[in-house]
Amino acid sequence: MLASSSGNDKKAAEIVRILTTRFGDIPWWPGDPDEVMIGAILTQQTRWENVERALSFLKEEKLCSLALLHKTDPETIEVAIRCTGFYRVKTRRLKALAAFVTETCGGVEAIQTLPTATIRKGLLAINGIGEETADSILCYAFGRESFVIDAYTERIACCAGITTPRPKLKALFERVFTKDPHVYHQTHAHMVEYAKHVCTKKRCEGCRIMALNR
DNA sequence: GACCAGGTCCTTG
DNA sequence: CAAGGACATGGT
Repeated sequence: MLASSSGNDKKAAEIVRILTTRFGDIPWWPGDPDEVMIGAILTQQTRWENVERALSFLKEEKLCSLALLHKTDPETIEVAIRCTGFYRVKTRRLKALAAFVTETCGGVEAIQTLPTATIRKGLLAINGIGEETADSILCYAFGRESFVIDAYTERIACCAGITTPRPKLKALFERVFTKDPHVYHQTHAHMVEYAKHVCTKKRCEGCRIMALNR
């Protein structure tokens, strides 16, 4: 039990090393905290290109901030984000997030003074924000050391022979990371790139990531 | 036309 | 708890 856990740690560390060598530093999830938070909701089960279009519409309408969305009627938001699909539920979720940040926390500046665990708990209490969305916000909007586990991360881990269930994957990777937000940002970015361009099949058919040493 | 996309919640057995 | 369905548009 202890031995296999340590084996997974070594595999995880090796994945990070292999991907870093392969991709180096790549630009990933740009934008101010407001834009990242909005994008985190919009990207749920949705291609990023469609999210970018919706973000453009929101910017054109001068609505690309939670404080503004908080005061905007749902129908206006629905029109702007329609191209990301699930636009009714996503509008509801954006509204809930906007209320939490602006009212409960006192604004985007204020929420960033809170401890990571406090923010995470608050986000997860919002209907429509699960682990991935919460961690995306912590990692990419606020620069916190909170690793994002998504369908791609899970696939890569599977390809490497790590069968740890999703809830424990986060802790597993965070255990082997050096304490640096940059590592958290880039590792997730690398995994998405690798999954999109190399390990493209939903079912792991043996991309042999661990054989890609050097 | 079928199938999938950087999820999450709700309902059933 | 596992499995199945709903939410919806857009690209391949």
